Amino acid sequence: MPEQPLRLTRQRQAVAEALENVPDFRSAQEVHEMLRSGGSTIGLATVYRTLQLLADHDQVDVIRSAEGEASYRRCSGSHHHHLVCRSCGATVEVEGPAVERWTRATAEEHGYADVSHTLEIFGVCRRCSDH
Amino acid sequence: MPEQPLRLTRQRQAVAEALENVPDFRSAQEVHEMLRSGGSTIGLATVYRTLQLLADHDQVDVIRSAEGEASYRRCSGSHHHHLVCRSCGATVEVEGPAVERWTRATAEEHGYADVSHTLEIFGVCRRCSDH
DNA sequence: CTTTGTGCAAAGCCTTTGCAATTTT
DNA sequence: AAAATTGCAAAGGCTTTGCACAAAG
Repeated sequence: MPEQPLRLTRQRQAVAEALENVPDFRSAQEVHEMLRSGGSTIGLATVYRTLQLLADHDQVDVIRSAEGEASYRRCSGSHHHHLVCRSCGATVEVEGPAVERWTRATAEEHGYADVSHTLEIFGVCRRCSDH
Repeated sequence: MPEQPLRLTRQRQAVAEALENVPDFRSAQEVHEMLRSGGSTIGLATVYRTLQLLADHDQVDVIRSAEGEASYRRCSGSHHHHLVCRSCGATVEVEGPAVERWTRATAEEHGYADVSHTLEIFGVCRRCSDH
């Protein structure tokens, strides 16, 4: 089945661009606020719909905070994980071939197929440790 | 400061017991339903409050589904991760000293202190693969 | 011109909270 | 009796949806 055409709209460009301009995770509501502050008249629902769309197409990473709020971040394309500062939110992308191998092997050992995984690392970054 | 006394009530016992009797994750609403089915008259709010309490005391593990719903599971105490079947939810606890070491090392390399992490592995279990 | 996308407001869900009644200690 | 806990219903917060209008191809 051919996938339906995706129209390039002002709003979609704006959302994608907003994420391009920040290094860390932003919630839908934050993205909305960023855009409105910048003069856009984009609706909150559109932001939600666009972010979801971007996530479906692997254009952004998604994480869920412990409070249940989803946050989005532009991603480099390759598979990686995030090291997030608990205090200020500063994020570093990290890769770990060893972890990839280990998760796959462990899953298959237990008879699980079609393996995927999520891994987030939390800590306090140097700047925040130093007060 | 001495921590305030926790009273052992019928409801709290019921919630803890409910989780003892299942091997995988259950949401607050599911636990509530389980208990009501069993004849309990426990309120939904109490289930939420108790589950939160158990989580605060590290008596249960918590995960957030991609949809944002929190689920709870009795935990063995030692640090471990979960291998979850995407199809039926069957869960296996797995341990991986290598991963523990890797996450800590990676975080510290980047100057992050007080490191913790979350790792969930997803796949399709044998039973589900075999239709 | 047809199809897809947008905005708004309403509706949905999961979760939390206020408060009077109840249960523990 | 004092203090903690419960139940219910109301309120909250994030996210999704219905629908008429606007925009894209």
